[in-house]
Amino acid sequence: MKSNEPAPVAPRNKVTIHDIAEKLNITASTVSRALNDNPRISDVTKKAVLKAAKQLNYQPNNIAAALRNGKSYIIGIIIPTADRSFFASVVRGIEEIANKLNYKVIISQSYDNYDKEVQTVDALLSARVDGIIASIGKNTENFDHFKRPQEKGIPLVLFDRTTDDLEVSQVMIDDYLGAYKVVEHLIQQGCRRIAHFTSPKKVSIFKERLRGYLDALRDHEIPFDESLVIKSNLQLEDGRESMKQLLKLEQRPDAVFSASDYGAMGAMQVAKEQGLKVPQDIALAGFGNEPFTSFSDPALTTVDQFSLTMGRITAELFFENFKQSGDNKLVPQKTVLKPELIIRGSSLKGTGPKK
Amino acid sequence: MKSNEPAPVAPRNKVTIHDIAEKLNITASTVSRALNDNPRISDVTKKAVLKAAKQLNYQPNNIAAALRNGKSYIIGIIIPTADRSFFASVVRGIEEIANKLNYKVIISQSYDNYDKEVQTVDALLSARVDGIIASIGKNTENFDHFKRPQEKGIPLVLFDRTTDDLEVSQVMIDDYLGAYKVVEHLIQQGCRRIAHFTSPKKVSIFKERLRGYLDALRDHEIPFDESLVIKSNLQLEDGRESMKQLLKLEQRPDAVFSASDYGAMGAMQVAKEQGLKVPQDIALAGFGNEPFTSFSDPALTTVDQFSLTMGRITAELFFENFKQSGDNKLVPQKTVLKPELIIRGSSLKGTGPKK
DNA sequence: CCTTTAAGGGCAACCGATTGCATTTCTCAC
DNA sequence: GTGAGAAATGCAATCGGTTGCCCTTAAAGG
Repeated sequence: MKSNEPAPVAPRNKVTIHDIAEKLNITASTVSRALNDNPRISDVTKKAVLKAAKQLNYQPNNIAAALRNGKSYIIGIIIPTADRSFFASVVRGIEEIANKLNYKVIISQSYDNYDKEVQTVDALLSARVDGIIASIGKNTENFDHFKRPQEKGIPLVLFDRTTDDLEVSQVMIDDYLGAYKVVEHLIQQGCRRIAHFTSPKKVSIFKERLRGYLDALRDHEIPFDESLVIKSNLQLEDGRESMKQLLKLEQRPDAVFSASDYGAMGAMQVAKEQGLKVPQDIALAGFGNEPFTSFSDPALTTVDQFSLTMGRITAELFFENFKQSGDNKLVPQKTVLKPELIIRGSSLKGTGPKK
Repeated sequence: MKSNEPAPVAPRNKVTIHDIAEKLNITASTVSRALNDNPRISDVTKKAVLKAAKQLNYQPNNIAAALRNGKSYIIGIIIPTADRSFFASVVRGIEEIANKLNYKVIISQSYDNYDKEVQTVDALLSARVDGIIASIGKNTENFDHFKRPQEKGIPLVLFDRTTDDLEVSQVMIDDYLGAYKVVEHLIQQGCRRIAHFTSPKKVSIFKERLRGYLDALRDHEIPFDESLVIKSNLQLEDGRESMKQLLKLEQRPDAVFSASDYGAMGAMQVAKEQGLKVPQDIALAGFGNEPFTSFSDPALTTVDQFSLTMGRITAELFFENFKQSGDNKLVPQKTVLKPELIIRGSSLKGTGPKK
């Protein structure tokens, strides 16, 4: 039946404020104001508009509003990868705050790839986000692409993997302190030859962790042995290689502090494969408190970074700057969170005092 | 010096095609066409426009284009959480394909929360995404909110956690087959009392895994014992609890197949704590091939879901439907991928034939 | 009864890019 | 020299809301 209809064009759901206006015999401006709860519109009209909107199944076109307002109510997040509990949690924290303020969030991943990171910045900019929150990729050494948002008046805030080469607000944890605590703990457990896995990259977090390691050794009058510091990409496989390298040394280390949990996990695998007992023969500690660190046997001592909190704080800082933006040139703020040492089986020899 | 400048208004970088047009003494339409490489524009003009655009640091306003075209070139992804290697990888696969086609991707997380999921759908819709790719939250039992995109002509494709209550294309893996293979493998290893951790939720993936478990038992003439099937939320802690429950049984199981890797990991912890040897005393297997499954000791037997591939295929399916959308009502397609059994130490007793 | 004023809306420009339909300019052929 | 046609642009409407400013109406004040 009715096989000759005027073409079943997809019901292009084109309900606009004009349709509502027409239905009520008023103008679009009134509808717009009514929907935005503008005091110039009477309650009667507002109710009528709301009702009609519901009836027609009206869906506001934010793109039009964004065009007119110059605001999209979207903020872009750039992270190396979402596939890391740390970053995922930070995003969650940011989202929490942003949603409260009616902002949506676009997540994009740079995969620690410099080119992709540059592209991503441009992509977000061209998507007209209202601001960007980012954590810099491992391989990034030139930060010019992060200057572009600011040139355009798009606020930028960095977290965790930051740089001082840019004049932006940043939120990070005290990597130095975290590392210092780990090493001090290992020393208290009786370790004297403590190895360290670090990264060759120009990322401040790794430099800080190395610095914490060095200072802790120094403060406890333990001589520094360069052969115990191994640079790698800090992934599982790198940890394995690094550990193998360490075990070839004449004087084996009695502990390893890896600047990443993955590296520590690789070290644990190799240690066990070689018949070494953890922590008796060799104590291990990582950094980051990735969930899997509690799954291993023994569970891994590590440093918690309060990722959720970091996300929240980053977002709050962002929105603070955000309001300001325009008149007073906001002074970039640097927020540093205190990390927490999580002591688990991989470093607990039970000899030293459990501090 | 120069302390009395005309107010250092933020350089509102308002370069539009009109500015370019003015500079070159042509019109905006010509500039637009030149930028879009329209054949009606001469090469000379095109080059001039490109040059001027660069000089002025022109940045196209996609919002304006989106408004005009009715396309945002953004597709929304809804996942329960990005903090799971599986979902993160799928997203990566989707992104890969989408970026090739010049689409950007918005990720939003439902956190397995029904209300948040509903909100998210609306948020994406009002952000005017061109399409939605989603994986349904665990607690979702009503799917009406997923009908809205379709009503508006916004294509929707589901992956992994799907439902047949909706007429949409979906991509999933053969959970039944994966589970069947796992259980068959355990049987071949000599296990006879095989427990199963499943979820009480109405999510098809868990039902399918259960079905695979049951059928494998039946096909190998192993009697089904209801007390060996334990329902929980399948997280680490749940796995621990479930395992404790199992160990209280008069007839302990000699194997556990958990529908999630987390559950299996919890079981392993408890087993080891109770002095049981894995896999000698009890074999274990999970599902999902989360990265941490290779970190445990022994490493966990599990099922790989080809998440990256799933993402790519989902995106391809999406864009296929996408083109069609409008005229011919696209017939929803269902793509089922074959999973792969990953055999590791937690189930290898070395007795049965390594098939 | 006339004026003032506030309330409630309407008008129309605007945001920036896109595009169907002219219009202008050349080139070529007759 | 003139008309046909192609080539290269210009004009103006459009996408859907938003907003400054103007207009109408009616209650309030004198």
